[in-house]
Amino acid sequence: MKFESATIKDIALKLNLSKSTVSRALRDSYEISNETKKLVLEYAKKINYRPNPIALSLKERRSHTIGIVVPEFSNNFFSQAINGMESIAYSKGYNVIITQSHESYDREVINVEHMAYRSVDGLLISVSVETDNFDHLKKLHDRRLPIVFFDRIVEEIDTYKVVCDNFKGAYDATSHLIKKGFKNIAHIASAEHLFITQKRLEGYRKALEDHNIPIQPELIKHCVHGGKISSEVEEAISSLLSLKKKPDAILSGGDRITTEMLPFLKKFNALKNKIAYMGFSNSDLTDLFTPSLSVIRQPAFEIGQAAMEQLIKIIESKRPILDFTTQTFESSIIIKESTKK
Amino acid sequence: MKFESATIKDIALKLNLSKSTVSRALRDSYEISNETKKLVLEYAKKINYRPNPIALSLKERRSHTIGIVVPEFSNNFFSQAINGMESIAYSKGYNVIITQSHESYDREVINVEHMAYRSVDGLLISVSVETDNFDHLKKLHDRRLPIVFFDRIVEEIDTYKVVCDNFKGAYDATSHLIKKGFKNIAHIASAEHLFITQKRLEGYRKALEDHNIPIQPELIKHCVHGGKISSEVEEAISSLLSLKKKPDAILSGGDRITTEMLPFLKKFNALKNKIAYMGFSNSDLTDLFTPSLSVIRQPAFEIGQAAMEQLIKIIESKRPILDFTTQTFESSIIIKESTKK
DNA sequence: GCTTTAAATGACATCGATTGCGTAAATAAA
DNA sequence: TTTATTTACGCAATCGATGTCATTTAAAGC
Repeated sequence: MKFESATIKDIALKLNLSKSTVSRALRDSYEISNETKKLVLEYAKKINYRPNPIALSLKERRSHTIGIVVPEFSNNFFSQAINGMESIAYSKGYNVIITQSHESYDREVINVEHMAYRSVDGLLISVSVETDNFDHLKKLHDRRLPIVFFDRIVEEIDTYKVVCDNFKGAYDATSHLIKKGFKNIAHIASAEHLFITQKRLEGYRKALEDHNIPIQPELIKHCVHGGKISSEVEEAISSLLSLKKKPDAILSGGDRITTEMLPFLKKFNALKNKIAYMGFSNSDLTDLFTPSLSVIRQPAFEIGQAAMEQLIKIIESKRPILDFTTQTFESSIIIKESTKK
Repeated sequence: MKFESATIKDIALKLNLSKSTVSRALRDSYEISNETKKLVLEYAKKINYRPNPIALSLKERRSHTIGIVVPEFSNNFFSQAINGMESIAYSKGYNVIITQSHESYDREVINVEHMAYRSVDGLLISVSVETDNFDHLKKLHDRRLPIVFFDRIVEEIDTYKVVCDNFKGAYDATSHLIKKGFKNIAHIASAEHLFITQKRLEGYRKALEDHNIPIQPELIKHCVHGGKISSEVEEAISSLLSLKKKPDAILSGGDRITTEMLPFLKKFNALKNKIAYMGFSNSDLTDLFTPSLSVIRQPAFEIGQAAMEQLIKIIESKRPILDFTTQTFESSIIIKESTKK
């Protein structure tokens, strides 16, 4: 079952012209007489001629298409970021194609290569939680495929990056908890090797330090799959709750972890209401929970927009860009009931 | 800024062979001597040669890539369906590219055409809420681009379709409400022209009829944007609540409407706890709401899998398929607190 | 030693579109 | 009328890979 479509050759044959003439007529070249142009244009319209973008990509070595790779659509941060990216891309005449890595390194490599070799003009990516080897991206970067990182950025590749101030987000959230009077604040973080995990962890630590609260390593848990596997979150929580000195508040280090931990904490608190919690989350439903959830919210849409703008800047730049910058957005702390004393 | 990559020509030049020989050596043709093969393979590996898929698409007129168009990623039904589609596609050696229509007809047309002309081998689509003209799809279907519809299907195009039993889902939900003792059951439905809206509405009506409850037209509201615009949901609800004879239960006809109506109803019920509600929803968070939400849940992942399987069947079929079928899945009613009497 | 035959490789067209260059015919200038 | 200049178009190469159809080479057969 194949999909057939009219070509320049069809027009040329029908009108007894050469392919070149038809091509030029369609592109309104000054070399072609008005009558010929009219003939060509009319017939092209009649048979609904559309230039074959595959052929154009092959010839021009660009596709006006931008590839986006995110871990998961179901994470609201990413779907919002994608919406921001699309809004800019469309306004500048680019199409986007989007894939999910499902937090899998292997899938990410396949998706990235598929896109690169399918001639995307550039790549926007937030790496999977499993990714701690960046050769697949370095290789493309070395070959000068324009790449912009957002959110889960890769430090060691020199290009534009767009992030949230993860340090500050975690710092502010932790400070909020401290000010509310919580003393034993636990942190369920994502995979250790991720740059944003480190930054958030730093923010958490620094807030404790600044308020003269000792850091207790047993209160820091990592979810190697970023919360994608429910059981790892359950384990983190149950091990926290089985400590002699239980935490009185929990800070979650990622969207997925936040939503995964809620049922466990809700169940626990239904029995003995004791633990406050908050986390990074861009869900639109956090107000509907009981208690309503205090969150660190990132301007995902704006981050997406900024990343796409930077990428198009690279793509359309005539000369190699040398002074890449990292754009940082502020997250906002939204206080609700889940962190009430 | 361009992305350069090794070609067959590079290998041929370096090894002093012709392009054809190199091509055949790479594809392990019997015509090529082992030494030559070894030489070519080694050098290809050394310079990290990868065949250019654009060139291949041009030549072979297929891309091993499947296009998916959904209204919105943030709707869990769709992100789950996409996951199902990906699982099948990857296992059969296809890649997928995904776009959102954002419930916009214009965007849908652009996305569909972009994909078709970029040589996707087939298309999986659930149409936008705005789409009531299907020419863009008919055109491609007539040109024999394999298309499979899922969820929001297009009746008038003859191909495989995969849906949920929307009639039964709404019928069962309404029956549940009736059995719980509710008498004035309102229905907030999506855009009227959508086939699934009609089916769900029919199910709602039939359940009332079968239980000898008169249908009150003022209890049926339509959201022309499918709940994408918060205000339309608010208006539907406030007009329901301002009726002399207020509804005692509300059935929502779509994921987006369900989540959008929750804050309004929650606020209302906080004042005077009176209205029960449930709706179609594939959200994973419905247990966290207070009251926990009774839902009609669709097997989105399985629907996605089935749709992808059908599509690949069309793509790989040697002869045109004439007897297209519509596959129907059962949804499940999950009863929680929001429909307690 | 000459012919047959198989093995190994190259030349070239193809997919669809663009583009530099060449050229015939028409027009203008000398 | 002759030469110069437009005008309007066609030829052919190109992009990367495949595949058909030669062609070369060498070994085998008589």
